Amino acid sequence: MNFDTSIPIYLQVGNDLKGKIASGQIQPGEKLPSGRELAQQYQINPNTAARVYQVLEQEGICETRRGLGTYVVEEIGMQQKVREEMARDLTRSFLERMRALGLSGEEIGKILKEEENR
Amino acid sequence: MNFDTSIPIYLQVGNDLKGKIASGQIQPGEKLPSGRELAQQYQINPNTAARVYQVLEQEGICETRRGLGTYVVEEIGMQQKVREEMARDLTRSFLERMRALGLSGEEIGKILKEEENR
Amino acid sequence: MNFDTSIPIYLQVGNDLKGKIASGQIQPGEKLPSGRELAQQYQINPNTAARVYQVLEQEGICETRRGLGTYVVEEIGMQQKVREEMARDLTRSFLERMRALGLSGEEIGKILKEEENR
Amino acid sequence: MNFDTSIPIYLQVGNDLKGKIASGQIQPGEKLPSGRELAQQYQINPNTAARVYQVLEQEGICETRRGLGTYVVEEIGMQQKVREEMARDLTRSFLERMRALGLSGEEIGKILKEEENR
DNA sequence: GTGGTCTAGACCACT
DNA sequence: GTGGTCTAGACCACC
Repeated sequence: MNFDTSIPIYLQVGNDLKGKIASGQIQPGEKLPSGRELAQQYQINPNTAARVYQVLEQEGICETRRGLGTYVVEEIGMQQKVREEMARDLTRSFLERMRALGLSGEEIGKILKEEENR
Repeated sequence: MNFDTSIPIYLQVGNDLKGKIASGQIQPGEKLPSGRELAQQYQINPNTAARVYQVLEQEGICETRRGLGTYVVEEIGMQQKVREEMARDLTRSFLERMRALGLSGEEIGKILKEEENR
Repeated sequence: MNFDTSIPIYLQVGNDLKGKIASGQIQPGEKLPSGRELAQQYQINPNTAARVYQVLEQEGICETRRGLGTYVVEEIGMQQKVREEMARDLTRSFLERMRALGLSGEEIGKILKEEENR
Repeated sequence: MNFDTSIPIYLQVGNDLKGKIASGQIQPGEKLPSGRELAQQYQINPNTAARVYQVLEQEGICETRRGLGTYVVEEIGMQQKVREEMARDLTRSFLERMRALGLSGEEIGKILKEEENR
């Protein structure tokens, strides 16, 4: 994984995990890698890995059981919620960048449809 | 500017310049900073800066005049062409990421309209 | 300050600060010591001090302004809210220990009144 | 057991034993663990363990019989006396901390009743 | 100067 | 083995 220098690593890794949960690659109730494993996988410090899970836990996406590990919560609709949240973030950033190019809403819609049908 | 480790810096800087041209911040015919100036502005190596202009020249966006510097070309429609190219790149990457989340074309369109009207 | 080994230091320091806020020793809007100062005052590591403020911020008690410092929020009723929360915590722990001694609610009330009038 | 750094360990262990006597977990006339056993149970130094019994003996709570061990005294009302003493200590410390928060006697009584009925 | 992030490595409690 | 806490020290961005 390549990290953007301007965003904290723990957020980037967290977003990566959220993407996997949102897309169903990681299922509700599933056990996430241990802090040390996560640290190895992403080549980060164990403390940073722990912080990743702290954030996800705070967002109600996963829960951690001492001595056992960290698990994706099984709450109904959680996956859908995460997916929508990420989709809106992506969309907002997309619109912002398109408008910075000087494109109107109509133009954006037009290009989007053309590219969709490729 | 924050560089993404996974993409060559000269491409990232080139894209930044293209964005400024596409949005009109830099006008056709305008003189671009010298290689050394560019290197300072973006805190990059002068060799990398030179490569940035090589790429833009190859794409027909700017031209270097011996002893004078590098200028944005004045060809009619160039600005429009750059803008559209960047817009399509952004859109493709946007669609790719939205689909990776498991969203259909309809859902993407729906969210886009909602966020546009905010 | 003497730390109880069984409770995280960052919670104990946080509680100490909350007590000072609840009792009015620290006023709303007031600037709290910088992380490094707090670390010196309580003889703890700067990272632990930072964590203290992270917790208080999460609880909506203080807010941190980058490059400026950490401040107690000025929201109306915040002080009262913190005071009541701490009071209830103290009371619950008191009742628990009194009952562990085998005392009934009546006995507790009786002793309390006697001690109050000393 | 978790020790508070600010209070001598022999007092903390002594209080723990007194609590067990007051609540009836340890009965009058019962044999207390030997000094060495106590040291192991609480993970303290045998000298400290001996000092614990010195204090309890001085307070008239237990008595040591040469070659036999240490026993809780069987005096009538002793248990009741210890219980009341501990209860008063707890209450005094409780009142002190509640008042430090700026609470009046009435407010303390009100919160106490509310928490009792939970 | 401030807070924010990251690394490194230690120790503990829980299972 | 797991996560939770703490220390130590580094570098960065903001003011």
